[in-house]
Amino acid sequence: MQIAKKYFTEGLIQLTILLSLIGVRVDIDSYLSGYYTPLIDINLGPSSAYIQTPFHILRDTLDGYGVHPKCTELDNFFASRRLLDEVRTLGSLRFPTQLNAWLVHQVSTPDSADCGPPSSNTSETNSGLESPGNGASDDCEHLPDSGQEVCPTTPELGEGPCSTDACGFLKEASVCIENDVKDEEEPALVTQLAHSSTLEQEGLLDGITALSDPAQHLSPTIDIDQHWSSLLSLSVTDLDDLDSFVTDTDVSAISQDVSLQDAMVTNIGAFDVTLERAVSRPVTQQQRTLLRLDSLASSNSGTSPGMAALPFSSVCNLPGNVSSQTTLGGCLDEAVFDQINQLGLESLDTIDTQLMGCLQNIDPQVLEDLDSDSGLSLESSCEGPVSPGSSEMSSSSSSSYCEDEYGATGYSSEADSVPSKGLMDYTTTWSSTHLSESVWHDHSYSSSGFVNPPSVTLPHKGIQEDTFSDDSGPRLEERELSRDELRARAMCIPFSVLEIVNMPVEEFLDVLDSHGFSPEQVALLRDIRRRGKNKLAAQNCRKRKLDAITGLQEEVERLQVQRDRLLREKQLTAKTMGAVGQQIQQLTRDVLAHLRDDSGQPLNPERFTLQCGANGRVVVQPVRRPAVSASTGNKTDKRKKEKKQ
DNA sequence: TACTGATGTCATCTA
DNA sequence: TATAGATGACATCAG
Repeated sequence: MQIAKKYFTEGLIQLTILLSLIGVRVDIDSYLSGYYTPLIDINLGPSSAYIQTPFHILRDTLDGYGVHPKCTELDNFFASRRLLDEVRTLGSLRFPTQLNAWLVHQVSTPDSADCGPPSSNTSETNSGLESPGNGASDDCEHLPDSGQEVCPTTPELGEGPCSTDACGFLKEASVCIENDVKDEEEPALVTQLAHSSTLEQEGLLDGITALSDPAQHLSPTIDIDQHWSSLLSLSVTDLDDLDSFVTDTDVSAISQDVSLQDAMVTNIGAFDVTLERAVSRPVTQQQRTLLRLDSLASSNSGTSPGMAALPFSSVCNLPGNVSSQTTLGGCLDEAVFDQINQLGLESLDTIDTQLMGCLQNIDPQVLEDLDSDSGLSLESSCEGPVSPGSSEMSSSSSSSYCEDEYGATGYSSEADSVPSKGLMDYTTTWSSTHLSESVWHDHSYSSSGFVNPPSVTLPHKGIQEDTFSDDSGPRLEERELSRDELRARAMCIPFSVLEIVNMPVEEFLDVLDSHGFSPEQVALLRDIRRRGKNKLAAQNCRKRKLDAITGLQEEVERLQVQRDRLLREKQLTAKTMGAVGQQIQQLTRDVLAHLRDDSGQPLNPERFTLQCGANGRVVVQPVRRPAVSASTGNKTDKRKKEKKQ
């Protein structure tokens, strides 16, 4: 609706222009005045923040009312105002003058435009050189807001003009009064245009106009529209410069905010920059793993730029990276990124075989340490050879699991498509698939064990230390097996704890139904599954709790810093307020010292004070005595007594 | 030997 | 109703 009104207004104005060209005078002020809500309701006087602009002066003029300086419709208003002024100019005698002024400005504008993006200061200087009166008119227009606050000669104060407040605005007020007096001699339309120009200048170039030059206050006779158009053109160029500046700044900021993983996928150049910064930083022990990742990825990207977008599994065994990848951490780090790449960039059946081979060469003990963050993930290793208590099926399933998972043959697609058709096939299908999906691809905190494997401390539980170490004897293995593992062995359950926990519920129920387990075995399988899932959940929960605590601690520190800063600002403000208060008192004493009472005696500052009213009028008032409050207190006491009675 | 941190387990609630 | 996840509470163990 608003847009429709806008277009209707524009169309109406254009029609008015056409009518004016053929000699028909059309007044659309009534329409505009009805379209834009008057400012009277929000004009709260000199004390209002809205009064910082001279809109209130225009309120009583022909078309000055209607728009608040902070109103979002201001642009529409000015667009309409410009068109309206043109319409008026068509039918007024000022048309040639205004046209000449515009042409003068048109000559000066290309100069500034040719010099590249002109700064606002330069533009202001040019305009001032062309017509010194422009700046004067600008300031003159700026000052009337103070001018309204200036009261005429106060009877109590005797002679001379005074400003609304007793402190140092007297000079500006006096200048403004002079300008106002001169402005009264100008045609009313010029005054309106001057105010209109002021409004737009304040909106566009607030703070640019220099107020310090007193000479500029004394030339109110120039054409304000000329200056307005100059400022408008300058503002456009300034805005262009600002846009270009902001664009450049944003680009640089974005390039700096590229995260590591985003850069790996999207931008090689930015990735290198990120890596360089990461490497250049002083690192802590916990960051070394990431730094190793960074160096690895950096070398990869440097060797083959296209590799940055490839899964890390395929980058793992590049010849140039042997030194870093032969270590366990390198392979494990690659496994992490390979996991990430699989999640987002490739399907499960494209797991790189080189990474699998790399993982096969890992010492099982070390791999166990890697998984030691989670008890279940510990048991996810190739446990077949070290589970003597399990059945042959279990052993074969585990070994086949390792071979299938690390082998070069694809397995996931087959695993997804082939239903359970026997224990052997079952374990070789779902275990590999869901191990990678449920554990390796687990998005929960349990996967964090893969991120920092070298720094993981060995849990105290024996099962989590060296369950699958090759050098440990059968006695040690039995001793270090988990309770559930031992129970599963005792019950002849041909599944590992990890398999039981990580298999989907449908398959788990299928296993329970299709293998003819006894009720005790079924109960044990359910308990193992429940405990295993709850174990992971507990780990996640504790991790979240620690993260929450860490976050709260950081927030506390941040709030403490903010509190200190606010306290400092408060103290500084109190000092400033005290200084200003002392200045006001001193000025009050000075003013009162120059005033005389009826008997011709100076006013006693102890008995009189200066009060600034809401309308800007300064009056001398006697100092309120405590007796006044006492009287009011008596009144309240009387009222209380009356109420009691 | 008491304390502390890490971990596992159970009970309970919620989706 | 079954299941999974979250979480508090408790037990256990190692340092």
